[in-house]
Amino acid sequence: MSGKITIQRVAELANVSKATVSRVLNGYPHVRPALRERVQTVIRETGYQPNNIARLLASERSSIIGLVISAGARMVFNDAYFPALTESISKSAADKGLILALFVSYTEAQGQNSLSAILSAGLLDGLIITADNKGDAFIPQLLAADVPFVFIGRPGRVDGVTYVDADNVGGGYLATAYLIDLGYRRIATIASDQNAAGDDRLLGYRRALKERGRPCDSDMVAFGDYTLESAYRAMKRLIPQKPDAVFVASDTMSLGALRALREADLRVPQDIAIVSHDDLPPATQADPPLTTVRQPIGQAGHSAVERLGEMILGAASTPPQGFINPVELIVRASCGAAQLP
Amino acid sequence: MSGKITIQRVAELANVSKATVSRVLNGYPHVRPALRERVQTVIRETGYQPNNIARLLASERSSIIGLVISAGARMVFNDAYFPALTESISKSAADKGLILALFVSYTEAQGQNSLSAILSAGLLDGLIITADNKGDAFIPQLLAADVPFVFIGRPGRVDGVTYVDADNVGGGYLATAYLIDLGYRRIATIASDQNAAGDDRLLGYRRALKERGRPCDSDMVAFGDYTLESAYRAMKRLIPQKPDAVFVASDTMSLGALRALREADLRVPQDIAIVSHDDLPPATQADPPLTTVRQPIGQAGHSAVERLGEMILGAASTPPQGFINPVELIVRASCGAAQLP
DNA sequence: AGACTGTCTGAAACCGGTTTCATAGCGTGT
DNA sequence: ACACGCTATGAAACCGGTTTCAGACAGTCT
Repeated sequence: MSGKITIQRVAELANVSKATVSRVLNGYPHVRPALRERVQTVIRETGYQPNNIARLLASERSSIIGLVISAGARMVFNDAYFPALTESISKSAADKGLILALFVSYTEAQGQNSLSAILSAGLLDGLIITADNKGDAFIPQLLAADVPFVFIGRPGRVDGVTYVDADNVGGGYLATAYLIDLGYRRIATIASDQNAAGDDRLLGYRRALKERGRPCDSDMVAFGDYTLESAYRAMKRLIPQKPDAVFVASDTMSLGALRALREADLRVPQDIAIVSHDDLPPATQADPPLTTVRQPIGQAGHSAVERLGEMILGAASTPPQGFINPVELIVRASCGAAQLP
Repeated sequence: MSGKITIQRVAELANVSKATVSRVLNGYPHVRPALRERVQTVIRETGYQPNNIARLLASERSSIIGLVISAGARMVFNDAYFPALTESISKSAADKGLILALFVSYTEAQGQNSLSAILSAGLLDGLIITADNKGDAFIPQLLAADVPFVFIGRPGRVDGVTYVDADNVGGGYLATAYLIDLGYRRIATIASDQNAAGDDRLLGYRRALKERGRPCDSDMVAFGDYTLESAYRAMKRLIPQKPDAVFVASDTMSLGALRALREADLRVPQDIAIVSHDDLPPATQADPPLTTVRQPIGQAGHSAVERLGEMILGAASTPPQGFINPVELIVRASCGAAQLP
């Protein structure tokens, strides 16, 4: 009963043509106010709702955007990053009247498959791509298919790609500089070489040390893969170097570092300070709560949707470009800020 | 270039009508093998992909299902439950060739709005609904709209609703009975009255105590709202009652309980045992790792998609029904299992 | 042989919108 | 008064499939 009213029916009731109803519906000009009013009344009274399918078949636009998450199961499950990002994108999409379709894949091959399916379906207006590894294997395919897309994170090849990223170099720098300024002398890091973000944070760490004339000893760098366990092992390797502070490249990894330190009977922050990165729920849930670099995930999602929206509308209007969101240091208990002279 | 091949073009190349191509595409009978073969060859060679939009306009089916998450921001952000569920649903949907659209809303009013929009768009074949509160305000609207849907969790009104839930009563029972059997005498609980799952887990706790002839003192029950902070406060209220064990109704809340116990200089499990519920990442990340009731979230997502698929196809074939997934106890360090006689 | 089935196949209608195009109507400048 | 331009409107084409319907053809029954 409810779905039975079509544009044809509305047109008849308002004594106009389908074309006019369509114009009113889409807010196009060239409709006399009186007519417009009459049509709107009929729409209101009948509770007419246009059929989106028909609409998008005709207009060749679906108002659906896809979010492609391609990451190891480790990441998606155990890190709060993707959920937070997904949520913010979903919210921004809803605000813009876009429907968000979700595609999660765990392997690159799987991702390629589903991407092909997605593209060929021709259902989506555009895509937001996130990947935890450096593999931006999708990009050539996307460029070839001429689908609007925005990359979240820094892609390996940048030309022709619009992307949104956090200032990871700045994050690593901020954290490390802060530790130096607090007076720590032996500052280690648990980094990651799993993705561009990890590389950048490490770069920031090194830059801060160098700028302030500190040695940048490779013994003080250990790598993890964003899991708690990997960071636990990394911390164990670092402890013999007797660091008095560590910059850990993600909150989840900080939990692992904390566990290793606890087992070694080292107190945080009295014996060793930690500055983390991300400011996701684990940062406040940890004991002690973590001083951490806040990555504006909500803003990343928002910008991504915003950019994509622009790309979908005015195809060639804005040239491909990278957008880097600034980060910010959130001071909590793990850094021993009290030790300041 | 790639999207240019239409059914019309394929028909011409194969020297048949659109109708025949359509029949081949959909595997309908009444096509001579020779013709079928010829059409398939053309399809293969041209790489033709049917346009889903047109297809679904004509067939009135979209292969898109919606996942509606209506929950306080607290929940969605800070608990791993929804991300895990979303992920499993996304995976199951992909396996069945369904596209998953995501709708997240934070307030009931917002949810109602977006639901109306979703339904009127007529884009979706069916819906999966999750809500953290008891408010199943959507249900009447959904039933009225005659849209196939599956509820995850236990809805307040059950008639006419297909739902998938975990055996929460069994979970509370299992945890509590286990603590009793380990020899603990004063078993408290941090429960939640925020949703049906919380009610059920509390019910299981009470049932276990009653069955084994233990008193069920209301001083030993404190309520939280699934956040760490609420559980921290709840635990503080419980400590004066001198419990020797606590059943905490979610992993995130267990983190809060742990924090309160640490501040009170009570060791886990030596001074007090904890059994948690959910077995999400925080359970293994906690210190000590938590003995917890594993809720099969992956299976819940899978069943939900499965049921919904059935409903979409054979409208009236299966009567509405509840599906309860069993739970399982995962023993880790927080329960002091070593104390067994 | 003629009537009757049953299996293939294509033409055309249809899904419900958007968009193009032709035309009617009106005001304006000369 | 006439040409001109501009706005408002409806008819019809179109998007790319699915589905209905009727007819062609082959095989079977009487």
